[in-house]
Amino acid sequence: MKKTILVFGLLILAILLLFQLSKYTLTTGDVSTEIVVSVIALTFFIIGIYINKKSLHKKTPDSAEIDKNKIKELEITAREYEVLQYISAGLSNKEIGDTLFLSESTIKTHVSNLLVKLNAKRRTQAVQIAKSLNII
Amino acid sequence: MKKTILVFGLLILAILLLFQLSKYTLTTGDVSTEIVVSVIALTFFIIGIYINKKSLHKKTPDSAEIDKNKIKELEITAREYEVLQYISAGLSNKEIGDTLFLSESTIKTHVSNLLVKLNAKRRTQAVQIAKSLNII
DNA sequence: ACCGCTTTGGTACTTTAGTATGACCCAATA
DNA sequence: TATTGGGTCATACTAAAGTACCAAAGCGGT
Repeated sequence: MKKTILVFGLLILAILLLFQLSKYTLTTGDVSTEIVVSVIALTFFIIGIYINKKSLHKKTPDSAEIDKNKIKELEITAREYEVLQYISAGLSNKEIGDTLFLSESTIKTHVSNLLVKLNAKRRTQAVQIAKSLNII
Repeated sequence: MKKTILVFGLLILAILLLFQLSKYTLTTGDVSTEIVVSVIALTFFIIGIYINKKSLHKKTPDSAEIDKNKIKELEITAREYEVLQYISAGLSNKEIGDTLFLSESTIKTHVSNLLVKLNAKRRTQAVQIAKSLNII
């Protein structure tokens, strides 16, 4: 926020300076009109791009980040979340157990708990729900 | 593509016109310098925003579109693709059968074929692979 | 030391998922 | 007309997935 104010302050200053400069050079005839116009054009062109980029970055919610609050809200534990990630990667319970050095039984327990907490009937549905909640 | 060329053509024309206009008005002194500079600034400001918006839309690969060529390449039929979508939505074979008015057996056949074509061992993995291939 | 919670693991069971195979229908096509 | 490919469905089977219930170990907080 403070940064934004600083940038905009400097920007306004620069613009004012440019205005005065253009007025001066044009009346004295030190520099050709084309160059002055070009400089002004280029400056505002760049400002336009900059402003646009900033505003676009703020309003795009498509690349949503992981909602850690939601995870806590659903009371999903660290282990369960870990298992959830492997499920979404398409691993079987056995494979998840192997990668985490746990028995398949343990994974089944975690999965069962996850399904309840995510209100899902199947692991595929759990993945879908988790994605819609931005927790994965 | 043709549209782009037309737009840019008009743009260049407008810019040249603006240059000449600014030169004329400034030498004759009909209009004040501030207004001319403002018009130029505004014009390029808008152009900057426009260009930036266009280029951003093209280079964002996050909201990747569905690669229909890939689907054909993998020889996934229309029905199979339909089933694939329901799988990713988290439905069971029975549920998919009900929504498409087909028997569970038929869905199983489609799923089996999909797994082979997507080189997956499980439906969860199929979803993962399909997403990485941008076909879903 | 005790409590609450997570983590881990097991058994026994039911339910889905997935495989293999074969069959029939239908439309496009060689 | 015979062939090919997609779609449908069935049976019989194996393999995962998921449920229910239990139990022990670990661990931070009071």
